[in-house]
Amino acid sequence: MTSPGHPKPDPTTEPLGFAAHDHGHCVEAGIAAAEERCSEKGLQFTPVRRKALEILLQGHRGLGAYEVLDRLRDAGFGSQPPVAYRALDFLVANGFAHKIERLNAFIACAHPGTSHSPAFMICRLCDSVAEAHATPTRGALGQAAREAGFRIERTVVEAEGVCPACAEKAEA
Amino acid sequence: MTSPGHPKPDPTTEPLGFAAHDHGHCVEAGIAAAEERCSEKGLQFTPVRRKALEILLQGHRGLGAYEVLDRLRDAGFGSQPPVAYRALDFLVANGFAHKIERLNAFIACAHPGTSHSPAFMICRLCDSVAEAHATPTRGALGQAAREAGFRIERTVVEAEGVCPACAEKAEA
DNA sequence: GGGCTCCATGTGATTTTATAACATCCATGA
DNA sequence: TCATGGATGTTATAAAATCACATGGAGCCC
Repeated sequence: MTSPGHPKPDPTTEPLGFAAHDHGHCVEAGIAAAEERCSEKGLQFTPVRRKALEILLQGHRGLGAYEVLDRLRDAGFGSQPPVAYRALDFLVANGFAHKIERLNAFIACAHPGTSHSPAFMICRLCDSVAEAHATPTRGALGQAAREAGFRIERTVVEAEGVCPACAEKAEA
Repeated sequence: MTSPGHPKPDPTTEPLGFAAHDHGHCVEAGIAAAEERCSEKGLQFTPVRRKALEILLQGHRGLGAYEVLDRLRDAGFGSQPPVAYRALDFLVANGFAHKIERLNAFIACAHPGTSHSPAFMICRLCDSVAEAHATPTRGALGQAAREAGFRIERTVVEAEGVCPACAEKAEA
């Protein structure tokens, strides 16, 4: 439920992450979306994988593989790195999560179900992360790729800077 | 010297890396540019730093810090990781090299002397890397940042795919 | 020159991130 | 029944990055 008085943002463009929102809802919604998509595509949404996604959705920021591993162990799963990496690989491969290269961290996808090129805004002060859409084939990179004859398959687009909340604190 | 018969590309837009070019020249030019810039800005272009840049310029692809370290050791410098990381940090901080997050690798800057946001095209088949210019404030990311009130300080833009040479080989 | 500071370098040790290699378990189906 | 493939678990190791501390030289002030 969106609290009254807030304009309802367009969920396909709003960069989740810097705005207050119903967190319990986004966990549920994320899990539900993954569940549906897995059954559609014949993928096994197993307990470790589900738990890993839940952990990412709860965290709502970039989580290191070893942080995820700790929480998986707490939940009774295996305690060795491959446990976390395999679950995360599955989530990333199927679009339920993304890896943030700049942070060596993982984050739940904010727009699950839609095929997209993610772009991230990373606050260097509070470590919050917002996901937006990139349009790799447009813009300077796309043009350079066309001119060079380079076929783009995947893009990493990450902006580091200061989020609105931290900027406000800083200037106070 | 550009060999005759080649059209002279515009050095500010041409994505170096996928085209044949005078390699000896680009090493010399890179070193010379760094030298000049360092003396302008009062930076110490020390032997390790120079050698590290030379190694990157020679490699002309993403080189891991430990590859650079090996070659620094061969050249008579220290053999512990900080030796390489410190030299690379210096080069990156001053715009003589970039880090490619996706590869955990470093590459000499193809457009030294000009302040810019680099964008990379990374061939997943032959590991070659070309550098182009990104225009982070334009495009979808810039728009999302403005809407969210996010202040961008630095961007990571990396495209993974297939370079022209490998695409040609593959379809043969 | 003596002493001071700053910066760069060197080294040993450790932390963080990621993968390799192999065993076990279980659902599916010939 | 018993192969098969996918998922999970464990041990071990590799790869990437940083910490902490010692040394050494260039410049400067006295």
